[in-house]
Parts: sequence; structure tokens; C-alpha cells
Amino acid sequence: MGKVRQADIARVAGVSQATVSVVLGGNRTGVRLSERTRLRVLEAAERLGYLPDPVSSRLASAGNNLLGVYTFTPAFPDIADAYFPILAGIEAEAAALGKDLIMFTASSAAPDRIRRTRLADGCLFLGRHVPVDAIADLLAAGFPIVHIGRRTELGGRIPHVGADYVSASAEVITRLARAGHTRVRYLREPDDAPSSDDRERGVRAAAADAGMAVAVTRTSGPDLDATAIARWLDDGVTALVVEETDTGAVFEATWRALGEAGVSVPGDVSLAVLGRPPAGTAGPVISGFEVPRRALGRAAVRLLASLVEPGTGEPSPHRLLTCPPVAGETIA
Amino acid sequence: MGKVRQADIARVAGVSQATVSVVLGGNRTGVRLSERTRLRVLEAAERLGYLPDPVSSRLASAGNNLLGVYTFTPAFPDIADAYFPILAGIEAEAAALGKDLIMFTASSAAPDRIRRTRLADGCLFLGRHVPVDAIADLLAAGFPIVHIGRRTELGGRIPHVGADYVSASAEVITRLARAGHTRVRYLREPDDAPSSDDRERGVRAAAADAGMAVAVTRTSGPDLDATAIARWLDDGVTALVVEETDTGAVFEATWRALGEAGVSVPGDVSLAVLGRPPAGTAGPVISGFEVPRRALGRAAVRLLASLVEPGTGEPSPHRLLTCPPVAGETIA
DNA sequence: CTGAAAGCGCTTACAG
DNA sequence: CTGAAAGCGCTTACAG
Repeated sequence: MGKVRQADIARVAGVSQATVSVVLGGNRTGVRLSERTRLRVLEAAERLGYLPDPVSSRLASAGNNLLGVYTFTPAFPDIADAYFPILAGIEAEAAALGKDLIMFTASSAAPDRIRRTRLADGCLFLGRHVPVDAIADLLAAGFPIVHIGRRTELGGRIPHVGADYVSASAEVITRLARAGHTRVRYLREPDDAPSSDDRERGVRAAAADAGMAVAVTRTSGPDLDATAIARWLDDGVTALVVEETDTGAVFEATWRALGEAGVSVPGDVSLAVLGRPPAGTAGPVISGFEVPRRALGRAAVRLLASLVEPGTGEPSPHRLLTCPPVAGETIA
Repeated sequence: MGKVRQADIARVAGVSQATVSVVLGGNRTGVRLSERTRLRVLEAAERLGYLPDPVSSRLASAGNNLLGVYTFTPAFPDIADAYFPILAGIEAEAAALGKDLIMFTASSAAPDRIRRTRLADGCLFLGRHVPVDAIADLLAAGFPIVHIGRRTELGGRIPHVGADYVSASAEVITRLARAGHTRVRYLREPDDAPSSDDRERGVRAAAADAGMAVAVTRTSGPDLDATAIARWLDDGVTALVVEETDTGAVFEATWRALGEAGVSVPGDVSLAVLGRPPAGTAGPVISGFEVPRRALGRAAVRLLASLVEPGTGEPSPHRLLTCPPVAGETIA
């Protein structure tokens, strides 16, 4: 009882293999078929326990209803908190569209693995940085891709669905300005990625508008201690603005340093996070904004699906979703 | 700049398409190749930007390094708490083995969708119940599958990696017996699934050994109220044993009813859960056991991988992992 | 109105 | 020691 192929059905039903294909494919080309033939084929297929081979169908044209998901870091163990809602959104929308998902486990961002994404009809990419060359190859080959998070590489030709960090970050600064702050310390990731750069752009623009002085510290956390805090306060800083990062390390280091320095929030200094603090952070609700991760996942799947099956009006290959503000209790 | 095929490389390099395949495939058959030819092919492939088509390779023999994951309920939105560690384990092990994952989103357990799993080299199944017919087809076709959770269907022919609920549940009862309890109320899921039945078997066996009276209530939660609690206590019950369920609903209902009844734990009544309470449950550490979900995920992937690539000694197609006891504070 | 040919892009057994 | 044939299981344009 090995695999049953269309050819086996054809033999039993006394027709050609191609006819079997037409019948089982639901006759989408509108071929004339005698009802008798159709029934014989269907019955034989049922009796033999035919299981179509999706790989063959995919090769012989036609998609396979598979969308790839490529994360540049293991999605689950490490930064699960940040990725989980995105994956949840991706899965929900994929299920709604009747698509299955291929998760490409990216132990490394090796080009070889990225090329494997072509097994699917299209692929979602997810990560702080993007391997430009491999993506360029995919793009050049006409393979549909969507990056989750804004991308500026390749002259902005990478389709993406991102969060509008510029506006959301500007809004946080404006709130601070309205509360009377004129001197702010801004802590951001040391490396350049659109998600960090966008925040900085929003911060600078709003600060300039408000006549606020913003000094930037690039840090990944370890150097943040009570001494640093004390120095900033001595300099006349009245508010700290911290970028939300994948691991939450910068916020955690800041929060700890604040505690060690015996500085009260928002009594002695105001605090805002450009995003949300890591899950499970105790204490007051930190002011900032929500990143609509679930919606990002859903929107990305929708965009990718429309790229895979063109027709119903080409959507913009670039979308930015709004980040709802979180008032919080740490701006005073 | 359309897709570049091996045939294109062959034309440029002045060799046959098959030779290109041999060269690019790393010459695994040990064919004699002039170094000059090899280099010419490699160079042409590089220059043209060749991207191998994984679908074709898969069809022309050879696996595709893809393992399927089929959950009978949407994995992410709903019962994520229970599935998340399993998926984390699956992903970690798959990454370690260099395999990618296809997540089949099971909006319905429709046989069609299950058949699609054959796109992968093998598939993991995950769910309280299993669609026996579709699984039987897969098994008959020689398609490698592994179920996460013990399965008894099809005469026990379904390969699986499960948790040893029988022993773990028995151990909980033994603990209760040692603490002097002789009359216990046991709350379990209303439907029959191996994970529930195994627990009950362990409970009954250990209770019989200890001369303990166990009364069983099948419930999904809603009927659990202060009245029920009071009735049981009146009956002389001194301990409650609650099954861990996917949603945690039974435990939550019990915990609430206990509160409403003003019954203190473990002062007035002891409490154990056959597993762990839902995440985020406040109060004392509930006695019970840990389900090694991450390890289940990893072990299932390893078993599936060995089924896909036989050779290195056939492993047992049935494995049960031990559930470490959690002493907790609610048995007295 | 129906059925047989060609081809999707590869791999691997097989002639030369 | 190398290169061309056959074939994986399908779909869809095309002859009859």
C-alpha cells in the first residue's frame, strides 16, 4: 500500500492521467467531461485512498497556499515576548485566509536558508536587521516578500508593514514638553536599525518644535548605573526617555539604576519608554506607547497574500500602523 | 531577470544540465569531474545569480528538510500558555537539526488540510483528540508522523511522545495518602482523552494501594460553586484533586469556589493539581507536578527526524517522559 | 466535446 | 573518467 498516484487512478478508471487531474482539480479550466467519467474517477480515487502530492502540484504551476515566516533570531526561546503577539497575528490571519505557514528556523542568516523560503508562495521576514543580498536576490527573482518593520535598504524597495515610531515617539516628547520639561536624556540602542532611527527622528523633530534640549546616549544597558543617573540629574535633566528594545535590557538597566540612585519616579524625574517596558515590570504604569504587534502580523499576512495573488487592486507595498499612546503615571 | 535555472547555467558553461546538477549538488554520488568544468559551472552559477528551486529538488527525490507541525486548535491565540513551551521546544530542536517547520493552521481538522502535511518530510501532531481516519491514511502511506501526547487509537500504532501522567498522578495521590487523607474528590475533564484517562488510571491505582476513597466528578468548570464544595466537605472529603486542562478552566473554577465558600487551603482542605495551575494564579504554590512540555517538543522532533531518516538505530516509536513532582504548599 | 503531449526544475541511475 | 536519458507527480495548453 504505497503512495497512490493519479496514474494509478487513471488505470483503474480507464482514462488518462491528465483526465484524472482535471477531475480531481475540480475542472477549473471548464473542460467538457462526461458525468460518467467524472464519477468513475472520483470513485477510484476514493477507493484507492488517493492523497495528492502538494510538491508536484506546486511544481506544475499553481501555488501551494504556503506563506513563509523567516525570523532572523530563534523566535521562541529568546525574545519570545516581543515576537509572540506578532506570530499570533500572523497565525490568525493565515488561518483566516486558509494559508499554512512555513517557519524557517534561522540558526544563521545564511543565504542558503533564506533561499529555501522559495518553497512557499511568498515569505514574511522579521528581524531588527536584514541580510540585504539575499533579500535582493529574492526581490529580483520576483518572489513576493514582506518585511515586518519598516525597511530603508535597497532604495526602499522592500515591501513592509511597520509601526509608525516617528509619530509615536514625537508624541511622547510633546507630552513631556507640555508637562514643562526642557532638558531630556534619551537612551537608545547603540546600533542603527530603522526601528531605532525612526524613534530618534521623531524625538528630535518634536524636541526641536518644543525648544527642548535632548542629549542622546547610545547604550545596551550595562553601563547604566546610579552614577550615570546622578550625573544627568546634576546636568539639569528632568526626564528620561528610554527606547523599547527586543530584550528590554535598556529599560531594565535604567529602572534598576534609578532604584539604586534612590531617585523617585515621577517625583524626582519623569520617565517615558518609546514603546512598553518588558512584561512583568512591577511599579507604576510607565508612560509611552503600544506597538500594535498583533495587527502588524495580520496586516503583513494580508499584504503578502495580495502580493502572491495579484488582481484585487494593488495595495501599497508600504504600510505604517499607528501606535496608540499609553498615558501612564510616570510623566509629571 | 527571471528565474535562473540549471539549464541556463549549463548553456553558459557549455555543459549539460545534469552536470550542473552534479556540481551544484556537491557531487554526492562521487562522479569524476574535471576541475575546470566544476569551476566553470560554479562561476556561471554565481554570475547568473542561481537560486535552486526547493520544490523541484524535493520532487526529484530527496527530502526537503521540512517537518510539519499540525495543531488541532489554533496554537497561538487561545491555549497559547499550554502550547507555547511545546512549540519552543520544537523550534529549538528543529533549529539544532537544521530543519524548517511547516505550521499547518488547523482552522478545521478537515482531512484535506491534514493531507497537506505531506508537503513536509514528516509531521508532528498536537491536540487532545486526533482525527483517526486521516491519521490512518498517513500511516498507511508510510508517511512519518509523531503525536505529542500518548495515543491509544489505531491499536497503538501512532508513534508518540507523551508525558507519564499515570505515574505522576499516582505519586500525587500517594503524597496525599502519606499526609493522612483517606477521602478525596477528584475533578476531571468530562470527555475521554488519553491525557485525562491516564491521570485517572494513576489516581485509581494509587488510591487502591493506599486504601483511599476517591470519588470522581467530570466537569468543565461552570457547575463548580461554593455549594458543591460545602457538600463535599460535609461528605468527609479532606482533599481535592484537580486535573490540569488546556484552558485551566476547571482549576480556576475550583479555586474561585473555594474562595466563595470561605474554605482555607490547606487549612480546611488540601488541594492538588494533576499538573500545574494556570499561569498567573495568585496565592500559595499549588502541589502537583510539572509537565515537561519543552522536553516533549524536543523529544518529538528527534523521534520524527529519526523516522524520516532511518538508519541510526530505530528508536522506540513510543516514549513517555517523566513529570517532576512539585511539592507545593497545599497538601497538609 | 474529449484525451494524449509537453513541461515545471531538479536528481540519479545509467550508457558511452 | 564524463555526459545525455529517464523520471519524480502533477497542470495546462493543445491537438483530435
